[in-house]
Amino acid sequence: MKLTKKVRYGLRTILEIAASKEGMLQKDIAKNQQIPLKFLDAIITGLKIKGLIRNVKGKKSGYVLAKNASLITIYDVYLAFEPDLCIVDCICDCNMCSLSENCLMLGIWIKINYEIVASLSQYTIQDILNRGFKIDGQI
Amino acid sequence: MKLTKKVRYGLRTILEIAASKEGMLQKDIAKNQQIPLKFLDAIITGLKIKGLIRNVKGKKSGYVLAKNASLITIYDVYLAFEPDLCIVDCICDCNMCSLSENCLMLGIWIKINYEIVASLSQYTIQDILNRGFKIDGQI
DNA sequence: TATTATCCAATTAATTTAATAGGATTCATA
DNA sequence: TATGAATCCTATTAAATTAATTGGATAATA
Repeated sequence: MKLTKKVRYGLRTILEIAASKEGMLQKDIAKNQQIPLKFLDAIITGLKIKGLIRNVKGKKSGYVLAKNASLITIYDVYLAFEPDLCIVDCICDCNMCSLSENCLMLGIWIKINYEIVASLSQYTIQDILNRGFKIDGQI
Repeated sequence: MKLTKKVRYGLRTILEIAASKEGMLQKDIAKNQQIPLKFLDAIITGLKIKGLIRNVKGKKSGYVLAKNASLITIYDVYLAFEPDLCIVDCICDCNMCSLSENCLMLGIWIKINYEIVASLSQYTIQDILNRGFKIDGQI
C-alpha cells in the first residue's frame, strides 16, 4: 500500500509548475525537487500524455498547466503513472481468481477501493496550493 | 497501491477459520483457498504472532480464532503482515525527505493515509461473515 | 514408535520499481 | 543557417520488494 515515486514526484512536479508564474524547465524542476533529470523526463512525459501539462515554446519557454489547477485532482496525477487503482487484482480482472464466485471479500474490496479513489479525488492542485483543505475527522 | 498476497491470503485464511465450527488444519485451508502450503505456513505464523488465531491441541486439533470475530478488523489482519500503513514514507519517517519542511503535500498525505486506515478498519471479520456491510455511496 | 502436522530459518525465483544510458529531434538565437 | 540547449524517445540495467520453495527440527497423536 505505497504510492510509487513516480506518483509522488509527479505531484511535486505539477505543484511546482502550478505555483510558478512562468513556465518551468525540466532542469529547474529536477534541481528544486531533487529528482534525477532522466527520471523526471519520464514523469513529464506521463503528465503530458494525460493532458495535465504542456510545453510552451518561445522566448519564455517551459512547462505550464494544460488545464486549470482546480480541475486536476491527486487521483488524476496518480492515473498519469498507473493504469488504474485496484487494491486487489480481482476488482479489475474478474477472471483472475478462480475463487471469486464464492468470495466473501469481493464486495468489501470493491467498496474499500472506491473509498480510496474518492479519498485521492477529493483535493485539486488548487486546493493544495491554497492549503485550503479541511481536516474533517480527528487525526 | 496494492495489497500483498499475504494480506489477501491472510484474510481468506482467517475467514475460513472463523467460518468453521471446529478447528481448521493448515493443509485443509491450503487446499480450500488454493494457497501453497509452505506459503500458508508463513501466513499462519503472522496471524498467530498478532494473537488473531491460535492452535487447539487434542483430538479435534486445528486453528481457531483467538478472539471474537467482531473484534478483528481487516486492518488488524493487514498489520499481521505489514509493519504499518504509510502511503508515502515521509508520514512514518519524518527525516526521510529533505524537502519535508516546505512540503505542500505532507498534510494531505497524512489525511488521506488516515482515511485509508479508517476504511480498512470499518469492517470486522464478523461483518464479513454476516455479509452485513452497507454500501453507503454510489459505486 | 511411526505418522502427521506444526514450527522455524534460509534461500531462490519472480515481479515490480527506480534509475541510467544513449541518442534523435526540435527550436530559439547568435 | 550553424549551434547549443532542451526536449523527446527507446532500451537497458540496477535495486528493491514480494512470492514461493527448500530442508529440516520439533511436537503431538494414533
